[in-house]
Amino acid sequence: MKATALDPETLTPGARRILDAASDLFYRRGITAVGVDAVSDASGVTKRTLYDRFGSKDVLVATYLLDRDRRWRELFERRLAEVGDPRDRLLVPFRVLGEWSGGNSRGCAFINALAEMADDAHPGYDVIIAEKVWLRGCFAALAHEAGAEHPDSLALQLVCLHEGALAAVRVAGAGAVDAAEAAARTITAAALGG
Amino acid sequence: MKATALDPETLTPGARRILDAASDLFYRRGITAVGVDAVSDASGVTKRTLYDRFGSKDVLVATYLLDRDRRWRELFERRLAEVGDPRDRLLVPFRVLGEWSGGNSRGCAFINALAEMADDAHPGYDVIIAEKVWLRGCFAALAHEAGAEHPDSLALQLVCLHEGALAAVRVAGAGAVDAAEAAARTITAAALGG
DNA sequence: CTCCAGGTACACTGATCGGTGAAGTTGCTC
DNA sequence: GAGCAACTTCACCGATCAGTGTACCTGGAG
Repeated sequence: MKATALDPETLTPGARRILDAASDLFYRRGITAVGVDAVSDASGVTKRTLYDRFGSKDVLVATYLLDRDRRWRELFERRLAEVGDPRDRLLVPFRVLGEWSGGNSRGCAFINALAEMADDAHPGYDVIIAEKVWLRGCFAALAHEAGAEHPDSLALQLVCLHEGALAAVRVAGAGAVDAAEAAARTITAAALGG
Repeated sequence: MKATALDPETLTPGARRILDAASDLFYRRGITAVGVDAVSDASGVTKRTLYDRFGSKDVLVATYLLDRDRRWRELFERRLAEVGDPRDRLLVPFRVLGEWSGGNSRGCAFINALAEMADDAHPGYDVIIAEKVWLRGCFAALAHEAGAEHPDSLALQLVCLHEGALAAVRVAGAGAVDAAEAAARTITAAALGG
């Protein structure tokens, strides 16, 4: 029975504090660069408790990714519910992007984590793939709603823009998100006509 | 005097072998995850020589990034020289992308490296920033050549697509590069008219 | 009163980390 | 033949790595 991520919603109080500290450290300093001692120190919870709850650093990492995924999706669903126009709904992910990473972003946590994984045996790997598959499917569904002729094709183009905006903010500032949204507007207009 | 990257073109034979082995390992397995012992083992060159030539792991990392930057630019300049039409020249980076990472890519080496750096004091940081600034300026110059009204704006949009394509190939396959190129064609057409 | 889950305190393991010191070998050049 | 640059061999350093063992404390539920 291989190890998988814990359910972020049924965590013990101590485990929560560990996960919150780990989220901050892993994202800001990198996963491999942050040791379990640093996490336990920052959280104020013993390393023994960390291992009693999570079992291994890899599981803690996977849970960190799953928790972040959940939080992102929740924000996205909330913002999506506020928008009615099918064309504007296609652009919601880009608006959420600006809100999520207010200028001082360190890029996509999932892409960053993937960069540090040597192989797909890491319990966090499946979480990352699932997130990306979900996003792509999400764009495809919105493109279909909006009446696109080739929803999958448009979705993949928007995925590229989305990932690129997240990567580019690090080096080009918050303007990258606006540029990506403008580009998204252009290609959706071209795909949908008018 | 702070440490900086070595000139990849004036390396000792042993240093070259070290750098080649390090390039492969750093890109495939992540920088922090790969120790200097693994590099020296894979290169067949002693760890002592590694330190005699590079001085530190950080400098080796910076040189790895600089070398990769040089190789990418060289390929790009060569391909760019083969294309005459100003609009097609704007798309050359995307074609090179497909050629550079033939399907089995692990994303942008610079973005990946940036994800592992805790702060900007790392000698590789400046190399990464320089590469991204160069790419953006490159797109801006090509956009200007093509007669764009707002070359900087178009360039930033293309940068987003470019970075996004590189990130998306990992999870969406080689089709991501084609999608990004198609999107790039659309937004350049929109920016330049008809 | 007892049980038990959640947590603390702290010492400890073997492995690996980045990096060094010292002596020796090879081959080219002045 | 002296000098030197490139490189090897190997032992070694303190620090940190992920992970464990054991004993103890606390509060709520049966």
